[in-house]
Amino acid sequence: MTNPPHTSDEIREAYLRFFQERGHALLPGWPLVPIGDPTSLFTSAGMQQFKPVFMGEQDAPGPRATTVQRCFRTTDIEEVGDFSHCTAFEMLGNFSFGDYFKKGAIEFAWELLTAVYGIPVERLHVTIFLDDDESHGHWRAVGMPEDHIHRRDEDLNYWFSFPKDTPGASGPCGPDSEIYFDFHPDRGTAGAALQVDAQGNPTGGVGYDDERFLEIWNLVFMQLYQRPDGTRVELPKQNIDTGSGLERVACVLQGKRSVFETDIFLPILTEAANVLGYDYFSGDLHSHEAYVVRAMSEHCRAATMLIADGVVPSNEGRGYILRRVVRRAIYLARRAGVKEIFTPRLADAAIGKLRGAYPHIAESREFIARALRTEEERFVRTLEAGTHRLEALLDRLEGQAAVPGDEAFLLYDTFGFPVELTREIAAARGFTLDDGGFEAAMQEQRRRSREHGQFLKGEPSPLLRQIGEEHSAFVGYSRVDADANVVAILKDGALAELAGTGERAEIVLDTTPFYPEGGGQAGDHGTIRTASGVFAVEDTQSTGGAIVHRGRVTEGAIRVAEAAEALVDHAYRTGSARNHTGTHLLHATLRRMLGSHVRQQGSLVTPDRLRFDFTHLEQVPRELLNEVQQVANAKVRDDLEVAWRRTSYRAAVDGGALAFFGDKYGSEVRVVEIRDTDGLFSAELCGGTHVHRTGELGFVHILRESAVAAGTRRIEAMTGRAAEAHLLEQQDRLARLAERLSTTPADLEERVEALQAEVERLRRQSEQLARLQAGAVAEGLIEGAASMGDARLIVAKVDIGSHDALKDVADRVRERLKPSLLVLAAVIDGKPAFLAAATADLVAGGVHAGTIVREVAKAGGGGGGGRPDMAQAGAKDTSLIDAALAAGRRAATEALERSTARS
RNA sequence: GGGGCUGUAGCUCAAUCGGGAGAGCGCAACACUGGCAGUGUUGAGGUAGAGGGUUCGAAUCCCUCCAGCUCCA
Repeated sequence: MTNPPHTSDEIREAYLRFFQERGHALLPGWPLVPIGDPTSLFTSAGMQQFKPVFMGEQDAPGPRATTVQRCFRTTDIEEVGDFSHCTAFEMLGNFSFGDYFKKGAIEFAWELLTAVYGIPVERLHVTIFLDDDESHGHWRAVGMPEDHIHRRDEDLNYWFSFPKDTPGASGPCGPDSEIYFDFHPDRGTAGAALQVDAQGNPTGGVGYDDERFLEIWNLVFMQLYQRPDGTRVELPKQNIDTGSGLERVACVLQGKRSVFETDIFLPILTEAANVLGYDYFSGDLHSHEAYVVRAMSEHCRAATMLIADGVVPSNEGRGYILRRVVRRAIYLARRAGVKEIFTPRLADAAIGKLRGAYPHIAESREFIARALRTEEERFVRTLEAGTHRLEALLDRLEGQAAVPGDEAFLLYDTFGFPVELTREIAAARGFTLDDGGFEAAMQEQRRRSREHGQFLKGEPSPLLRQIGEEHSAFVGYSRVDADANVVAILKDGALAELAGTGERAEIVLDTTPFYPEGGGQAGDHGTIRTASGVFAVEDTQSTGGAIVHRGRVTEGAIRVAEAAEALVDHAYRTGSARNHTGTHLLHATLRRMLGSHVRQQGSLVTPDRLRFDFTHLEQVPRELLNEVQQVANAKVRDDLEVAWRRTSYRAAVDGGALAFFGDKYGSEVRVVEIRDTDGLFSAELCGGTHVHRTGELGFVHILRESAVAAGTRRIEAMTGRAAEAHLLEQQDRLARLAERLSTTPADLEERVEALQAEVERLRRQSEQLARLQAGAVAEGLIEGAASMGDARLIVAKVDIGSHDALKDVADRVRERLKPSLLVLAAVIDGKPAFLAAATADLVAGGVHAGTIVREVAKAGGGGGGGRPDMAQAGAKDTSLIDAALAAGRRAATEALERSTARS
């Protein structure tokens, strides 16, 4: 026996070589974002890429395969920080597709563990499913002692490809066998047997004692198929799927107690300990600080891997999960006293270890650091703002016992403030937290979201199933017309024999050139003609194997089984094609100019315009956008060939083609490539229709760039005739504007600046005039002021131009005459305006300008109000001004009398 | 996909009921002190994110858009 592998790199290498030598094809792992599987957010197991094979939807890549697959799961995120749980990990796997089964899988595992890894037999235990005598026999045959083989129930040793508690669910399933490493063989085999409590729930033994027994390999035997009625039959092709966690194997082979002490985590852990200022290795490994160091390390490593695979922290979907992972690390670190930004540092440490096996991670180093820094800064701001808000809330609640649940929920829901932190800060000030209220608010939020949540598209219509699968052949890549037969007609969702003039219907043809909506491209428009009628196609959709043409019968009638001529609207198709190719050009150009982190997140292609969302952290400056447009148009002028071919998914991706993760791809994919003199300019997996040469685009014009979510930007653009029309319109508008301003388009900006300066000058001038006028008016009022007791009372209609000037008049009078009370009226902009004002001493004596002005407004047919020292009112009818002033005089006199009476 | 929140001086944020746009920090000038730190005085700085509506009157209420924050799915 050669030396057993020790480092994680050696273990990876040894595993893959072992299975390659035994006829397994070495296949590359998938990214953490699964391809062609919109139902799962992340690659969570080694078998992810083989799911369609195991489900019988796709051919196997060969009889045997082996992979190392990076995986991500959040099911145990709250546990991360202990000795074994991780969100991101590497899964070593060997797979058999109808080739070897239980015997082979067990023999391989045994040989690798004992002969290559050199693990002593007495430290290995296995579990098997209750009645799986077959596996038992194979384990005994290779040499596993009887008391090291344990039978366990479904909860541990049975695998389902479907949710097993859903009635009517069906799919492959089968028993599995798990292999465990025993940290304490000295404690004997008695402790390995199953232990249960009074209720019969397992409490110990292999499989239920994480402290002593570490699961290092799971062998899944896909043996049976469960029918919707619950009965199980033998699968015609029985498969093997195994998974062995690299981190755990490393832990065992390096003689460590936790995955964090292996070479995989050591550099990250050291860095995290530095950040925290905690001496990890001399300290207590069970301390809270040690826990935080481990959590920081794990989460930063997981985030590094996710970002490298195209996920960006955001407020929804995958990005949101990533955010939660990153924020958990930051939260724990901050609470433990960390003050600085640390996630980019830990990411760097993680990259150092990952770069060997995953060069693409090292390539994204800068982007990862930027994304993490941005997210950390954002979260720190969120924490600060939330703390501030919570302190204010606690001040308000002073004297009460508990923080209401809805207040805590508001902090959490709207301001992203962790509820544990709310609890902690509140407790420090003697408050408890109303958990029930918080939980109720949370439930309500969940309910609302689910209610409005939409289901994934692509459910085959039961009606279409009746007419059989696979009935529409798409021939639209090379042609826009085709001879076909009408296979089915649907009216109001029901099958029909005939659709008459004016009726809306959906038509299925056996062959069609109509492109169904997909990959962001809108479904084709056009006409379907038969001997007896004409059908106008207004939309084309793909549903469960059929291509459905939606529209209306415009002439005669369409019948099932008729021969038909299908003709796509040429202008519609070429418009879509131009914009789709334009999308690829922009995507490739953006990746060149902004960086390879740019990835398509979604797109919309119609004949008129294109819309394209992509991952990018900040707004794209106007100048850069212009450059992007220039580069894209240079490629248009070069009139490059747009080539497409069919190939296997793997060959395409290996050749550098970009896959759009959200889409579903079959075993065979279509690659659209654009080459320039430097080589491949753009390559994407794409089912859409394209032009043949970039020159057909004519011109690409970017309309705008905007934000759709944190970390996601959107570009809208046009090509061809639409772009030309848009630019012509702009040009006309400029010309019209120039004409109106008696200048040329070139001098427009200068002219507008001059105009703005002129407006500003006039504004200031008019203000000055208004001040002069106010001064004069005030002088007149002061001279004519009547006395009433100690105070002066002024009731007058004045000639003034603005509300501000009217206030100014009142201020000047109040300044000069104390005490005084004013009721003024003026006509401003053709409408009556009123004002009442009192000096401070009168206000102190009980005079309220607001109540006076209300009386004035009532008599003047309007409304008003204000503060005790100054109030305003307005109305619409100028003929009532005198009556209003009279009312004002009465109210003011009364107020003064009352005020003097009191004083 | 469904909610919630924010946008006011260079920055951080106020303004009770719709009624005269503010504070602190920063900035500029000046003064005190031998110099610095500091203190004081004075001042500049605002299309209130943009647009529309309601109203006599909108930072404040309503709608649309833009920029951003945040939770749920």
